[in-house]
Amino acid sequence: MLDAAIAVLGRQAEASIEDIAVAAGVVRQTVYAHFPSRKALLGAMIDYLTAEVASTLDALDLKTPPADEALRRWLSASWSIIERYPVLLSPVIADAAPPGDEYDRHRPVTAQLMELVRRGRRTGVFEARHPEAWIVTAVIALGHAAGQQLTAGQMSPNEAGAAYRDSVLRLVLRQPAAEDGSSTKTTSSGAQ
Amino acid sequence: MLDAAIAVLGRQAEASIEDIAVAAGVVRQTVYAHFPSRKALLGAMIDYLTAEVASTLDALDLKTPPADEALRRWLSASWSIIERYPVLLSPVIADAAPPGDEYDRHRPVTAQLMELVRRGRRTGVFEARHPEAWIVTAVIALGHAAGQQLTAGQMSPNEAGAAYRDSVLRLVLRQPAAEDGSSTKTTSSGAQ
DNA sequence: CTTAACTTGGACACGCCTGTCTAAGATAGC
DNA sequence: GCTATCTTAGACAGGCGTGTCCAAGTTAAG
Repeated sequence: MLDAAIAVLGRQAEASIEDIAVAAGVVRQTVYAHFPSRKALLGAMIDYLTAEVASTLDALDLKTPPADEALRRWLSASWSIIERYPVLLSPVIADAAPPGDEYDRHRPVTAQLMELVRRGRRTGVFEARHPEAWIVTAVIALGHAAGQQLTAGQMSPNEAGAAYRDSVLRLVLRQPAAEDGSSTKTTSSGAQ
Repeated sequence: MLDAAIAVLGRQAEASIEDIAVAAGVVRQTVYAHFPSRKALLGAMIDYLTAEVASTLDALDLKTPPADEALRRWLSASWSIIERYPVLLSPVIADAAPPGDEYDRHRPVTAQLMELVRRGRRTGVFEARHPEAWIVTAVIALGHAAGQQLTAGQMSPNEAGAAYRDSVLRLVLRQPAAEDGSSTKTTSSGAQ
């Protein structure tokens, strides 16, 4: 049922309870039997996703390796999360917490990323010409861009992931980073 | 009246006709006296913005200078446009053309940018490891990020603009680009 | 002053979504 | 077989936005 919400809202941010219900194979009233209101449903979904994402990211050990290596790990993990849960890029998530929270509502993601960025700057591995908040925002924005290219069918999952990772590294790392030629063949215009 | 729509929709993408009307200092029915429907209003607004943006960008001469210099000009111009018309970053614009148009609906902007990117790659000045569409999307995404930081009050206009420009250059240019220390004082965390 | 153009307030139909209620059906466990 | 639980169908109220109609008011121009 939450799965249905995650799937539907990933495609249609303004989906109604009805839409979610049919996707779950039940009828609207049944949804209300489990969640008293739309807000409650969204809240439960976000809690679920938060736990899921947090557990993935917590298993990463970002504090031991040098910041650039940690960033690479983080990028791999965050990209696979984005692939699995497109809804995370949807305004549904951001709209869930209107009060002036953090600059962004991807709390479980941004918290660790922020920490990592701070460390990378302290150790001189990351660029430090702009506010930390900017780096975090830019990384997320590139995640959005890649996810969008993916759902629009403009790029394959591998292409989008590679573009995302490379671009973030170019943006964040102090030195050119030797441009690791990852697993994907980057034919310069072979989109879908 | 269109100005009111531009202003209101820039802050509230899902604003109603009522909202736009009061912002324009009139009453809802008066809006309908000028535009037969919501779609017509949005259409007129988009046409107006398109013309405005196109005229700004056409006055730029992006084809004469080397691609990197042209990109810098384009960034300056596009940033001032973003500052002037935050609504351009709103989903209102993208939602206006659902049919499988271009990868994006910022047509007047993307067309020239795409052209520029192509040239930069041909002349070896720009990175070419990923599809052209990715570069365009990423640039727009960074524009969104900067605009969002701005409207969220996280960064000053100068900070956001500098971050936007620098980040795009880092992303697109083949060589480090000597990091021009532009007009803005980039104190590394002096937001607001 | 009188007319034409524009604006206003009131009212209403329609559609869509949310949230609630109730009676009837299905299902599993005791 | 009977009962507790879940699901379903139908219906309904209330809210909100869109779009339409119309009568009365305002304003500027002839």
